[in-house]
Amino acid sequence: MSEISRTKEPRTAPPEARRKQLIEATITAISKHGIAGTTLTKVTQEAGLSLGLANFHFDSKDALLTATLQHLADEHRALWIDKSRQPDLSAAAKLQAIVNAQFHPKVCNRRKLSVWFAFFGDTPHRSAYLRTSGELDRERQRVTADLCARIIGERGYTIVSPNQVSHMLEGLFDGLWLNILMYPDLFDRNTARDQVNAYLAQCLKEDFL
Amino acid sequence: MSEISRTKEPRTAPPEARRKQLIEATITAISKHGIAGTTLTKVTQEAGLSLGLANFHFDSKDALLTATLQHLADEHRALWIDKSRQPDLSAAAKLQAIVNAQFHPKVCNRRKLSVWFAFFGDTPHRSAYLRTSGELDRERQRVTADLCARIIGERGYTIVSPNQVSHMLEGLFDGLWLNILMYPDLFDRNTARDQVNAYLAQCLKEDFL
DNA sequence: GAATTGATTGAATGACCATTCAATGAAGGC
DNA sequence: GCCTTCATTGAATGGTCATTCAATCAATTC
Repeated sequence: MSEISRTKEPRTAPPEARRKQLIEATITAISKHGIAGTTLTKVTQEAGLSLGLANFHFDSKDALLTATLQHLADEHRALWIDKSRQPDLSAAAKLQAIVNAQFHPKVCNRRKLSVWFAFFGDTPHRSAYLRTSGELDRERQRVTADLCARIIGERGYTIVSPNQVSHMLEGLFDGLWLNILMYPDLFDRNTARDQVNAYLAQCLKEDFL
Repeated sequence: MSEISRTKEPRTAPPEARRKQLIEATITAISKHGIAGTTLTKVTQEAGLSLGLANFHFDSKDALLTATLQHLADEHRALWIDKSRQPDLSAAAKLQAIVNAQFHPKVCNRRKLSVWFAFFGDTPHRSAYLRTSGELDRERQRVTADLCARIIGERGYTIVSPNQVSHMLEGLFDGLWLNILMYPDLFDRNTARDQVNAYLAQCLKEDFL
């Protein structure tokens, strides 16, 4: 995070710090070279550490990749889970929090999106993703469906079912992420967020803008 | 395609047939093992051919992968481009054709979606994708935006701009693809298509269902 | 200030893989 | 039936990489 001093980095650090350092370097390496091009040599070079450290702090390369994924998943979930549990917030505000989390700069930037899609796109790692984070996606979908149901219920208004809206949201979240990653000149996170909100306003007749 | 005889496959075949055979095997291999796990040995085994043939018919492994991508892109584009150019079809019918192409079983199945996302997810191959197929995505978006503009123009109705709708469509297409790939128990191509149509009906006040 | 503990290093090992190529085999022209 | 042409084969080559491990080094304890 912050530099202790200009020239004298301590040569040794607690395992937790090294683990985090290696995970950050892994994110950078994957975003630059893809998973296949991410060698332990590149990761440790990126981190400014020696090759052996990767295998010292993680059982295997695969364990490092899984830890990296878990780190991203935790970071993402932390952005909305708290608000979704506050009983005094409206359903609309909670839904809003989920949308905002999805396009929060901490999560929605090309460096990190690269990593998400690296895991989505590689069949063996996709299995690992489903094992560690699949339930998280299902959880988010259940929560959004539930929130939509409450909003629709309040109004008694029903063009679309809550379940349909939640499916559309999941699709929009991932698809807009992908387009932000691939076509940053055409898609950016702010307009993406606004468009999702506009869609919700259309569906739920709430003021999301 | 079809089996000439039960036991006697001819030992030799024209290069074009072999190329196609290898491309099909590559699609299967990528869907099973990911790009990184797709070795020429696995591809040629899958095709029932010998290792050397891969390098005989393609300059390099990378050339084979690029040809595979090109094959998928051509196949996809062919599903909608003809209809989009028929002057006697309505704008709504053309938009419909694009949506149908996106969720056509020939394209939208987990075997092929695996390959698309393999290219999307791997940074070095993503660059290759953008070079070979990036213009195709932009083209589809231009066409949908144009069609939306014509539909909106006819009605003079304007909740959302044509450009916004086309961005939403691109997002929905990719995101629903990803969810069909990852959560086939929750997402299938028919309901995905219907939901996109319902969204268009909402936006454009046309009868898309 | 020795001794102990735990972090760090990078050369060595073994596995895997793309690519090459010399040899083999089939098919059709003559 | 011989010969040319072209597809096919798979062993050999060279390179890359994850992982191991014996040696080194820093910090902490006593």
